[in-house]
Amino acid sequence: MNFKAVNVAQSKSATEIVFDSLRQAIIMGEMEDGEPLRQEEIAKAFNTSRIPVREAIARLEQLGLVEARRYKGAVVAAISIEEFDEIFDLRAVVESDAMRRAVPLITKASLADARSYHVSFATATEPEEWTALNRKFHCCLYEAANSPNYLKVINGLFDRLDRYLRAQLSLTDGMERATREHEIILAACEAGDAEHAAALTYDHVQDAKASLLNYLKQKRETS
Amino acid sequence: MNFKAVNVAQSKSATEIVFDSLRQAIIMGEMEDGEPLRQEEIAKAFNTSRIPVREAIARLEQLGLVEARRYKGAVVAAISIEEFDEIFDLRAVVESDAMRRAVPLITKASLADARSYHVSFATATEPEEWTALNRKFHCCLYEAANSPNYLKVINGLFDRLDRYLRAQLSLTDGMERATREHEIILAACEAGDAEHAAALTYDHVQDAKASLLNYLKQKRETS
DNA sequence: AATTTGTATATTGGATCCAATATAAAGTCT
DNA sequence: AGACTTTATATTGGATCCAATATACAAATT
Repeated sequence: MNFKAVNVAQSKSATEIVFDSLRQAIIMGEMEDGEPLRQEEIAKAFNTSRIPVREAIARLEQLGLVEARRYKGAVVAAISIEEFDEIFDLRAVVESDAMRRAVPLITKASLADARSYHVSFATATEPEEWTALNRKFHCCLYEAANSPNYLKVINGLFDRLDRYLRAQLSLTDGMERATREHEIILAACEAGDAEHAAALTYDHVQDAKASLLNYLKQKRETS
Repeated sequence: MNFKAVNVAQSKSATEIVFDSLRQAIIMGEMEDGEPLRQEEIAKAFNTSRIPVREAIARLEQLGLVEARRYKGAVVAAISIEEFDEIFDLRAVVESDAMRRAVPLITKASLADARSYHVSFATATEPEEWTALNRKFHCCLYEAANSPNYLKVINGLFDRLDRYLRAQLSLTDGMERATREHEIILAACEAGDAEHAAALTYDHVQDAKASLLNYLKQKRETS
């Protein structure tokens, strides 16, 4: 026997493929707020039937990435200014506690990974990479806490915010400030100072909030 | 014209009906951990086809209430001891911040509602009501914060925990302790002391964690 | 020209069917 | 009796179809 057997249950379902792809498109800002998700069109694009598309949309709706209206289909969910404010506060609270839990457990390997992501973030020139690297930097630190439910909430909130953050980072000095703050956070992690790392994480998220809200207000004033 | 027009878009889809019903059955402990969700059986029970059932299951999976396995169907998700520990910590952090945000904004009407739920909780004799009243008590306080994303996380965590909390409350002095703690939390809210209410909320959730984990350990030792 | 009515087309919600995978039961071999 | 093989049945994943609702466009009326 000269082949490698593969567990068929590991193959991705059509639903999962469509879900992953739509989620990514939303996160990357490739789909606009309010843009409809036409089931038939998506089904054709993926060469499948509408059933997996509907299941993918049901999942996206549960994540708050799309809003479905009975008989009218789903659209990419927009976020109000008030909601931004709230989501950042929630992020700050959950991420700082994730950090507090993680630091005592963090390994040299994770710190090395974080350092590597930090360097990549600092030198990245493609906006498409920024939010992915930002997420990788933060999450590889939090993962030391072995807290999947924290990570689920955190990643869910990143999913909601990424496309807006990327737009903002493109147009402000956000990258430089974030890089400096990441360096300080990482240093606190390396020093094993959980409380300091948690406080820095909280402040970092709140700085990002202030920056994004400022950007959105200016954007609104110029349009 | 002598009739009251109803917006057809307000009617519940089959998917939503099935989803609500399955979610409730899981929350209430009417379905056991590991119990399979048979699509055809559920479809027959609701007199619909499997399509809405599959969409409902996709949504439940996203909420962490069921786990689906490719080609093998979905089962009610169990929670490990480690995960309980984590979920309570996450609850404590998010709920205490929700409380901190809510107290400065809380209305007399909400306080009256909370007082009413508190009394109902204290006098309830049916286990089926306990967790529902507990949730109503807490959430009507948090709702003053106008923070739907906080509430979504909080309710999602309640959904995960309710069936275990109910079992525990039935067999321990948890109701008496919770009632006392609710009274103290409510008094802090009535006094407008946000920081104190937040700290009490955090401690209350951590007490509930200790109690549930203790119950589960004893339950495990006797089986 | 503006408004209303009628017709055509697009899209959603879900029923039914078929193929693929999993599980159970029956039959065969040791 | 236990292990293995074959057959039957259960269940899932998704394709196709049909009916209901929404939207767009054309025609008629004011």
